[in-house]
Amino acid sequence: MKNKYKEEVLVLFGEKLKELRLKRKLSLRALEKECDIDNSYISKIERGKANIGFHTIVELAGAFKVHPKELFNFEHEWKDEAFM
Amino acid sequence: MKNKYKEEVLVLFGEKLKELRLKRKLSLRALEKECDIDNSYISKIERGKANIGFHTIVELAGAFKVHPKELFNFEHEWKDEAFM
DNA sequence: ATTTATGCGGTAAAATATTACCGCATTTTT
DNA sequence: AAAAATGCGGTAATATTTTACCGCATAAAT
Repeated sequence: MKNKYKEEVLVLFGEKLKELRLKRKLSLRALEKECDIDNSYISKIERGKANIGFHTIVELAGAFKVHPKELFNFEHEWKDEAFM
Repeated sequence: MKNKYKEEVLVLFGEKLKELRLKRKLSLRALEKECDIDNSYISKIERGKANIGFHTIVELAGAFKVHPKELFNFEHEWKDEAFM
């Protein structure tokens, strides 16, 4: 699959993360304290600039006490282009 | 959060991956061809032995043409212990 | 007006994931 | 019985993430 598409999904993931953070009225630095992830790194994740690892995903979900799948709760469909 | 819990989630993820692979009657080597991930690495993922990155998750979902959240479609609840 | 908070860009070092192999024991197919 | 396929363990080299910082421009609060 093309990297372009992976990065699109990363952006959707980041938007969902930001949505959750704002819903709880947390700043990046406030969230940092909840999950021990540097605020500038969280910022990169929210903008889809970091190809984060599984542990990081779980850590973020844990900070919000939600199931990790909640962070993937966005619209997305595979297109043929993704593989060409 | 404790690493132990992240690894538990990793195991659940791996089981779900294996479930999807078997449902489609694919061997590790057959799946390898669909997603360009080495079969022995897939094997580690299925057993929860690899803290995989986001790109890898998306690549695997793409091989099955499912939404990435499908790979997180397992039962899981946060326990207080996870943070102590 | 001053102070404080916020998002974000950059960075060097350390830790870790990923690749691309090999081989082996066991199961499945022919 | 022989051949082929399968799951899996190991490994060295490479690529990448992650950490732990700094500072700055702007926004918000006092």
